[in-house]
Amino acid sequence: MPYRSTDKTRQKKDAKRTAMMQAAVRVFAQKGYHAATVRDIVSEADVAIGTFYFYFPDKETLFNHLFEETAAFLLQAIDQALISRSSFPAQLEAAVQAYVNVAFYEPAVVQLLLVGGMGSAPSLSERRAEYREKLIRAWQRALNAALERQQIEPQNTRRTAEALVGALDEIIFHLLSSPQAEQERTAAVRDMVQLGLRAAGYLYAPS
Amino acid sequence: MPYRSTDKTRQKKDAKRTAMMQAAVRVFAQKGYHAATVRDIVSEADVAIGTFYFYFPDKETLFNHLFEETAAFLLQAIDQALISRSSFPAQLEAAVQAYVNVAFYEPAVVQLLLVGGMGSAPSLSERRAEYREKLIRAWQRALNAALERQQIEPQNTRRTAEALVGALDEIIFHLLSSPQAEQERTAAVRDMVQLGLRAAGYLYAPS
Amino acid sequence: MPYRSTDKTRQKKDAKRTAMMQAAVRVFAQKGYHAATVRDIVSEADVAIGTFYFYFPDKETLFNHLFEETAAFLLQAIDQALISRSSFPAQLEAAVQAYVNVAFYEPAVVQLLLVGGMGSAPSLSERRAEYREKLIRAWQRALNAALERQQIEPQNTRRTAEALVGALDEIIFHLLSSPQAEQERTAAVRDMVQLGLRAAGYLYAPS
Amino acid sequence: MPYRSTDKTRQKKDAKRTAMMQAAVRVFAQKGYHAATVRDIVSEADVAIGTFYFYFPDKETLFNHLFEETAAFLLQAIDQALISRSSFPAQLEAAVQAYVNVAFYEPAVVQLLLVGGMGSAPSLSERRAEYREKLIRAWQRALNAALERQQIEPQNTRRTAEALVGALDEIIFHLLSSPQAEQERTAAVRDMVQLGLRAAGYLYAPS
DNA sequence: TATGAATGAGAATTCATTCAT
DNA sequence: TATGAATGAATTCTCATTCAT
Repeated sequence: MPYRSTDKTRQKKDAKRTAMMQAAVRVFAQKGYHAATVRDIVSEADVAIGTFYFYFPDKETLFNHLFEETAAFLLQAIDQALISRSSFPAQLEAAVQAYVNVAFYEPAVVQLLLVGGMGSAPSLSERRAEYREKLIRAWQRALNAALERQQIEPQNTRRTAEALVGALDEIIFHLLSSPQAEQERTAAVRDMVQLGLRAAGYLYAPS
Repeated sequence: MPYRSTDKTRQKKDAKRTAMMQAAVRVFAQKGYHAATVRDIVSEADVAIGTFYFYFPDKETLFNHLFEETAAFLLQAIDQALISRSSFPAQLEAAVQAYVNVAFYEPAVVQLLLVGGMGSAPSLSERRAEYREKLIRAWQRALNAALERQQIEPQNTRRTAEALVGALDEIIFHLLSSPQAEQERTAAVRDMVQLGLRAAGYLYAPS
Repeated sequence: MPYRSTDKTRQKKDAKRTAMMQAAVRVFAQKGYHAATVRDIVSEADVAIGTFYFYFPDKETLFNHLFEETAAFLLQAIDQALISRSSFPAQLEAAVQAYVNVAFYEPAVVQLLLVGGMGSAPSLSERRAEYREKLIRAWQRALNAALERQQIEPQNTRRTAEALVGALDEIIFHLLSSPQAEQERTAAVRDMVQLGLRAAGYLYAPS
Repeated sequence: MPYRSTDKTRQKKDAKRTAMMQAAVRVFAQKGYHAATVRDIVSEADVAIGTFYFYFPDKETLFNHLFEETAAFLLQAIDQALISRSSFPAQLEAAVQAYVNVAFYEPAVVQLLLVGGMGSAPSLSERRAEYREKLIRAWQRALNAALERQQIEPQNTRRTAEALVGALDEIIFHLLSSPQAEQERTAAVRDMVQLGLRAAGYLYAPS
C-alpha cells in the first residue's frame, strides 16, 4: 500500500502546521522576536527542531508571516466594523467591540502585534508601519465621513485617527494586563466609546 | 538632560563614561536592544571594548539604567509642566509642549523609550510598566483635579489618562517620522492640545 | 555502460534503481560529493526520499559504488584498447580514442572520477588510489612490452605511466571544458597520441 | 600603563595568525574543505573557536585565501625557474626541481592545491581554474620559445603544456605518497626532466 | 514497494564577557 | 585606567537517515 497522499495525511500535515504556528505565536507573543528561540518554539509545539524547518523556511520569515496574518486579521475585524455601520457612534462602538473581542479571544494575537514593535525582526519595520498606516487610514475614513456630515467638530482627522489608534492600544494593553480583565470588559468598552466620541468632538444634538 | 553622572565635578573622569552612555542611547535607539551590540556602542564612542566593562557591569544593566534615566527625564519634564499650571488647558498645553520639545531636542531619548518595548531586555518589563504607570498617574492627577473643579465631564479618568499617553505617543512617533517634522511642529502641538481637551471632555464655558 | 544491475531480466524492478543511479552520477558529477544532497538526487530521479533508502544503504555507499563501477568501466575500456593491439602506437591510439569516446558519450562518468578526488567521501581515498594504480599499471604494462621490443627508449616505465595518466586526464578535462569540444576532438586525439609517443620515447624507425 | 599596542602585541598577533593559518593548511590538506570543520582547525591550533572568527571572517574565505596564497607561491617558484634559464632543458630541470623542493618542504601546500579540486569550496572553481591556467601558460611560454628556436618538434604547445602540468602533478603526488620518497627524490627529478624533454620532442643535436 | 513527515546530530557563526598586559 | 585578544555558550540552520503508513 504505497502511502496515500492527499488523504488524511494532508489534513494531518496542515493540522500540525497550524499547531506549530499557534505555538510560535504564543512564544513570540510572550518573549518577543529575539528572545524567542526556535528551540523554544519547537519545544512548545513538542516536535523536533528539524520539523520546524520542514514547515517553515526560517524564524524571521515565520515571524513576518505571523505578524502579517495577525495584523490582517485584526485590521479586517476593525475595518469591517467601521464599514458596516453608518453613524459615527455606531462605528466606534462596533470597532471597539471588535477589537476587544479579538483581544479576549486571541490575546496572543494582540500581544504579537504589540511585541512586533521596534527592534524586532530586522525586516519587520516596513510591514509594521504599513499595518499601523492601514489602521489609521481606516479610522480616518470614518472620521472624514462624520466630518462631512457635520457630526464631529472641524479638526485634523489624520491626527485624531493616530490618537485613536494609540489610545485604544494603550487601554487594551492595560486591560489585558489587569487581573479582573473580564469583569471590566463591558465598562472598558463603554469608556473607550465615550472617550472616542469626545476625542472626535462628536456633536450630540445635530438639531 | 539625562546621564550626567551626578552634578558638576569629576567631569574629566566621567567624560568617557558620558560619551559611552550617549553613544549607547543613540545605538539602542536606532537598533533596539538586541540588534545593538556592545561593539556598536564602543565603536560609536570610539573606545575599546574593554573600556565598556570598566564602566558598566554589562549590556543589560546599562540599557536598564539608560531607560530608567531617560524615562525619569521625560517624566519629570511632563510632570513639571502639569504641576506648574493650574488650569487644565494650560497644563495640557505645557505638557504637550514639553514632550514635543524633548522629542525634538533629544529624539534618541524618545526613540529609546519606544524601542524599550516588549521583547527588549529580558528584565525591562517591570521597569517599563512602572514608567508607563507613572506617566499615566501624572495625567490622571491632572484630570482628577479638573474633574473636581468640574472643568471636564464626569469620566473614568484612569482610562482617559491611558488614552492620552497612548495617543500622544502615537502622534509624536508619526511626527518624528515625518520629513517635514519641523514645519508641522506648531500645528501638531495645537492639534494635540485640542484633541486632549476634547478627549477629556473639557467644558468650555464653566459659567 | 555501467550501472545496469547485472544483465537482462528484472528490468522493470530495477528501473527505479537504475534511474536513481544515473541521477546520482549526474548530480555527484556536477556538484561533488558533499554539495550533492540526497534530496538533489531523488528530485533529479523524481522519486521520494524514502525510496532512496529502500535501494541504497546510504549516500556514501552509493557514491563509492558508483565510483567503483565508473572507474571499472573506464578502466576496462582503456585496458581493452591496450590489450587488443600489439604495436605501441596502435595501443596508444586505441586507448586515447577509447578514453575520449567515453568522455564524450558519458561525460558524467569522467566528471565523477575527477570530482571523486581528495576530500570527497571519507572512505574513498583507498578506492581512488586503487583505481589510479590500476590505470597506471595498465599503461605500464604496455610500456614494458614496448620497451622489451625496443620500440621505446630505456626509461622508468612506472613514471612514464604515471605521467601518461596525469597528462591525458588534464588534457581531457580541458577538452571537455572547451565550448568547441566537438570540433577539436579529432585534433585532440592526434595531439595526445603524438604526445604519448614522444613522452614514451617511441623510436620511429627501428630499422 | 594603558596597554602598548603595535609593540610586541602586534608581532604576537601576527604570529598567532600565521600559526592558525598553518594549522588550517594542514587540516584542509588532510581532510579537504568540507570534511575539515572549523573545530578541527581551532583544535589543531589549540585556540577557542571564537579566536578563529577573530582572525578570519569565515571558513570559506580562509580557504580561498589559503589556496590563492599557496597557488601563487608554487606558481612563482615554477615561473621563476622557467624565466631565469634560457635553454629548454635547463628551464625544465629548474622548474621540476623547484616543484619538488616545494613539495618536500611544504607538503601541505601541494596537498592543499590537490584537494582544492572540484567540489571543494563553492566559490573556488574559478580561482582553481585561473591557477591551472597560469601554470599552463607558464609552461606554454617556455615551449613556444623553444619551438621558435627550433629546439623542439613542431606541436600544439598548449596541449603539451597541459600534459606537462598534469603529468608532473601525478608523479609528484605518487612521489609524496611513497614511503621512500626522500631516496627516490633525485631519480624522480631526473625521470621527470627526461620525460619532459621527450614529451616536448626535444631535438638533441640541433647541429 | 513507496512515500514523505519527522528526527536530531552536527556545522557555522555571533557576541557578551573576561583578563593579561 | 585602558586595551583588545581570547573565550565559549548559545543560536540558527542543514541534511542524512528513520519509520509509520
